Amino acid sequence: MNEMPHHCQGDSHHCATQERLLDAAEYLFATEGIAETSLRAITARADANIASVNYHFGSKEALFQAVIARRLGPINDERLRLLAAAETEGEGVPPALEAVVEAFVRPIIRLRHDSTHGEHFMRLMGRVHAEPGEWTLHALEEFRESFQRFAEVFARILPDLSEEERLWRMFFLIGVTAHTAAADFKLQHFAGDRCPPVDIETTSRRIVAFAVAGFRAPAPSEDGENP
Amino acid sequence: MNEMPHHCQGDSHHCATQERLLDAAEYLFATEGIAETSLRAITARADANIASVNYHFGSKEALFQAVIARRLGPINDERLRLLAAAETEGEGVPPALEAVVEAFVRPIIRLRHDSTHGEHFMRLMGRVHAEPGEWTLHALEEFRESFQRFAEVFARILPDLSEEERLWRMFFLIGVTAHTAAADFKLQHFAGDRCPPVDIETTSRRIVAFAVAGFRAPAPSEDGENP
DNA sequence: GTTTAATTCAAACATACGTTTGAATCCGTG
DNA sequence: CACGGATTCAAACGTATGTTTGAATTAAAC
Repeated sequence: MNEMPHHCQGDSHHCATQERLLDAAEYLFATEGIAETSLRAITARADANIASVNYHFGSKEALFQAVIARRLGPINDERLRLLAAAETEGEGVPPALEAVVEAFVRPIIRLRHDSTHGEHFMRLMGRVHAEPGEWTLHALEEFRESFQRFAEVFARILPDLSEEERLWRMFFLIGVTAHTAAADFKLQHFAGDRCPPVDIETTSRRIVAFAVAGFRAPAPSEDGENP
Repeated sequence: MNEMPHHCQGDSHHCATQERLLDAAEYLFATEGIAETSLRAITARADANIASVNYHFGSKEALFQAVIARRLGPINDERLRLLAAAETEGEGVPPALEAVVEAFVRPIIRLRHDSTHGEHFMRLMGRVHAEPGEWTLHALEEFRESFQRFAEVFARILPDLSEEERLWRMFFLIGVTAHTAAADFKLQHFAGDRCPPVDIETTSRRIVAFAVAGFRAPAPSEDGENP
């Protein structure tokens, strides 16, 4: 619908303003919600003019896609890098399930360490996975190819599982990861003071342990059990 | 801020209009999003006047809370009923882990069978778990007590796990369930045609198998492994 | 049949939204 | 310094939102 904004788009030039807008949007989208966040709140937080979003990105949706694309690309790259590393570990033999699951989980969980704003993006990604709507589906397009790659490797590691079962368990892994990324603060809320805050390394290991065991579970029987 | 609407609230009288509003809101909140759904869209779908929401419920938030409360109560009741049944199965001995996990998963998954609109509520609940904001936190308040009950039972079944680890794995179970409820259509999107649609019984059994194995996983070690 | 309360309705309320505009300002280049 | 493109800015645009109002309509009680 919209022609390109007045200047180039899709490049990697980062005006300071563009990056401040991305950071502010990332934070607000994650903590307040996507639809709940107004361009005025974003530009106020970024110390920018209300018109700057449409000037630099073209629209609110384009800004949202830029927020996702800025970090999802590197995350998928590192996922595939860790996956390749796990595959070449033992020559010929399939990689360890633990290593593959960890290759999937660690890059997004690790964000909290590397970047000041990584924590916010993590929560945003969890939200994107749980929301419907064309925005979020389009934002996850890049994630599809890495999903395919992981699916191939899981197929080699777990050949006894039906393909359907394997895909569902990958979906469950995504669910655990996304839910943890998006809503781990709610565990505090439910558990009260019995669950102290923990670092990311511990959380990552917990997810991996849980999911690896889930992958190794015997396939559920096909027959019902109700009386 | 607001005084009560002109007539009683909190009662269980169901004018036909009230129920049509709840159904329409449930469907639209689930499929379009909560903030994304306008009162005009709701009232249009319910063949009601735009003012009817504020007349019958007082505000959009009150309508949202009513949508949740209408089904979350019965769901939690059935969860606790199934949990009690699993506990009294064997006299004295702790109940089977499978039965407890199933007591948690089945009531919400089963909604698709019982009610015409259950499927929409299921997706809405998945969303509620993943979103921040005071609306959703308040909506899950009733869920807290059943969480506590389940936590006690899990503590008896899995005494070797630290309490922290147990709570995290309960959180992972919630994550798998909520993510499946909210976004199982995305599996189709990622997996393409390789993952045909399945019935709820099968999905429920898959979640239980995955999560039960996750609960039984050995606790992850405390030391890091990076070079 | 009249009276009274409950409900519906069209219309307007004030506010907030994403977007656009056109002039002002910045800033590197000739 | 002067030029020109890039960027910022205050202001307004049109539309959509949640909510309120007061009259019209329905339904029940006397």
